[in-house]
Amino acid sequence: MPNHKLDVSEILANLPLFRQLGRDDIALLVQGSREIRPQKGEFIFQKGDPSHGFYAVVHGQIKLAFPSLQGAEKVVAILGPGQSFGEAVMFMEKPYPVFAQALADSLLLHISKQALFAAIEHDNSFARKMLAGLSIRLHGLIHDVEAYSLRSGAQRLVGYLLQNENGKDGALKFELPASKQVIASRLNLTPETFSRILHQLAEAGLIQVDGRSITIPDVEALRQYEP
Amino acid sequence: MPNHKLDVSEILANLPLFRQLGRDDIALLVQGSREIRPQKGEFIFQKGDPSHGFYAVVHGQIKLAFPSLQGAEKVVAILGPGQSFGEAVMFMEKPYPVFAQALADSLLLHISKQALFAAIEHDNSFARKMLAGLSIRLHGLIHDVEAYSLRSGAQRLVGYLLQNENGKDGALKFELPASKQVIASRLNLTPETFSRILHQLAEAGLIQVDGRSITIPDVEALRQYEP
DNA sequence: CACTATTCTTGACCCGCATCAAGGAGGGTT
DNA sequence: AACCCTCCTTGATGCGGGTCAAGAATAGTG
Repeated sequence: MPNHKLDVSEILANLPLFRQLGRDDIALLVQGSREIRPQKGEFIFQKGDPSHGFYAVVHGQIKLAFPSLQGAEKVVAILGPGQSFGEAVMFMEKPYPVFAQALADSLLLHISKQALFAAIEHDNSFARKMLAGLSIRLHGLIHDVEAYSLRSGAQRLVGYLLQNENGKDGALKFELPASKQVIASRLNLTPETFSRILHQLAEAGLIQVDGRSITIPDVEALRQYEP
Repeated sequence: MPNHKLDVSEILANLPLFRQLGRDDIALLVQGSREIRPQKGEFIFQKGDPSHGFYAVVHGQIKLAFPSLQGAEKVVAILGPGQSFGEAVMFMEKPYPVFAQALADSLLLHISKQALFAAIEHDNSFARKMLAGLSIRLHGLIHDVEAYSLRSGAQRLVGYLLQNENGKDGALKFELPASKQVIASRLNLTPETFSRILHQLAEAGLIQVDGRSITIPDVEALRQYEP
């Protein structure tokens, strides 16, 4: 119920995608944006829904996935604060190829297609920024395709654990950002296989697992791993 | 050895990506373009090379793939006349995540990054066109990820055969656009498995195979197929 | 705190597809 | 025609990881 307009402007200005935009452009976007507060488990949109804009995560956590037949699903992405989704679909006539669901109570901003197109029209360096953003996403998908096609489950998991490693050399400790089932699906594994691989890595002394907390005593050693 | 300038302008203007561009924008692009005539088997660029522009296929056939360890490779895309590649990499600082190789003697145009950026600067509706282009590509990759994760080999192959079907209902006959090994890799299958699945489908009366020629007597029946 | 619901683990089993290993079948070339 | 080369097919075998089923651990909830 409180007025959040002030927040919105600041939040938008700090999104990676919008960081270099001028005040007036931000103002345009604020006009076209609205808040969405999905509860845990709530769907933001379903596969097949039409797109009217895109979303930015302010806080909480969202997953993108496609449904498979018997209730199973394949997670494509797990998104946190500062990340956005749904941009690509905006530029086509097609409906969403995935669905979006909140993994926790969240706060999203929805920015309307019109507002964004106006911003692009107004600031042509912004178009380049958007192109770069989409390109990075495309690059990520290429990486996924590569991983799915020619890496084993264990290799994908190791790759995933290692991407939290930001250039550090020695030990590393962090929390998994979501439930193990969700991460398993993200890596195209069943929860069972995921669990077994974690166990193997732990037995090999490459990691320690305590609930969602992962400790990597020797990053380099884990990087060498490859059966 | 003849001067092809006239051709280039016409060719560029007829690429899907550039179709709505004005004469002066096309002229800009022509300035920044050069011809490349790779022979069959020749590499256009390697995985890890830096990008200085992007490529359009005038005639011939190009495959994009990533190398795997023991000489095997995974084909990501098979491109023919009118299609382009390498756009996304241009907008990032990263090197090519895949390599490109000619499947036949080909003619490509290479359009420099500068020329394209100038065109974007000059015509801001063109930026939207590029965004749409990248979005479609992204959509295609999402589709691939979906197929790899939750479809069987046979389902992927059926899906592939059916995408040559342009809304027709009855029978359909066409040629595979590349060697069976290349298509197998595109579908994330070994040539052996590919061959076996074709055989199964033929035995089930759903298709007829004669070399690279495929006949689908009943498109609808094949679409129903799903083990 | 008991009580239920998830989430996670572990074991037994199985199946799709890769791998390894020989052949066919064209298709140029000389 | 005989040769070779690449592409494709066919069979035998094995492994990665999925599936099914049952507990264990953890987290919510009244």
